[in-house]
Amino acid sequence: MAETSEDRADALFQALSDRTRRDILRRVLAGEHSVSALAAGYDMSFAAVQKHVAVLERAGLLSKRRSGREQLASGDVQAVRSVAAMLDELEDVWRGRIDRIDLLLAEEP
Amino acid sequence: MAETSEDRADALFQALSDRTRRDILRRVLAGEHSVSALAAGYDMSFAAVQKHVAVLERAGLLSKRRSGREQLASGDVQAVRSVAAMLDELEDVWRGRIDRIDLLLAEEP
DNA sequence: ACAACCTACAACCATAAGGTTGTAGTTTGA
DNA sequence: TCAAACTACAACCTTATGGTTGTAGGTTGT
Repeated sequence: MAETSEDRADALFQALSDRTRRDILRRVLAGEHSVSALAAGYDMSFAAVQKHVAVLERAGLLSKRRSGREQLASGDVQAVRSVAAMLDELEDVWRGRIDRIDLLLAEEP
Repeated sequence: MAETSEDRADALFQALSDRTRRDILRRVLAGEHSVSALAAGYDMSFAAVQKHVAVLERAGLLSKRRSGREQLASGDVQAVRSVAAMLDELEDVWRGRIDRIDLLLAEEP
């Protein structure tokens, strides 16, 4: 079960496809927050928020560090940038750059 | 049922969370393709591919135009850019710009 | 006219996703 | 020490998702 980049892309976009998770991500990008502090901001159970945090963590969009009995989550901006990079590649396809790269590669046997 | 920007974000990220759909999007960003031409490229039924195309269309990532009995799909690069813009906003949060904007807004009553 | 092609969509199935409640393990502060 | 706080996770329910097959409606070329 190789961890392909498509697997990673699946996880990243899927993690971002829920508005609660995007909101959590905004908060933890702005600064560290404990899971219960995050949970206080939403009209759902603690367990539900904890699951959302787990999804974001598995996708690599946030990481947690223990501080006493609290688990402090902070957002990983590099993961956000990696998603932006995937979109840039789509734009490149649109511009037809792939064709040019293929031509360049074909020129140097 | 107002069509909020969060609804739109949900649909966009969800549409992008499937690798087959990302691949279809790549193809239609590179150029127009009929639904059956797209379907020929995947190891699944025509109906399955047609559903993926419909998901991308509902999210606004591609549009179709009729040409005789064919339906030609082409990718919308602006929709891709709008997703990139959402990620840029997340990066802005990370840089703490929101706080500065709040300060500026607070300064002009 | 009509067979072949392209598309749309309904009905169905298995599994994943998002929510709930409940239980249990750590850590803290009095 | 021990109750309260913080977290993790299992079990369960409902709905969404991604796939299938089957049916039916336009278009085309002969």
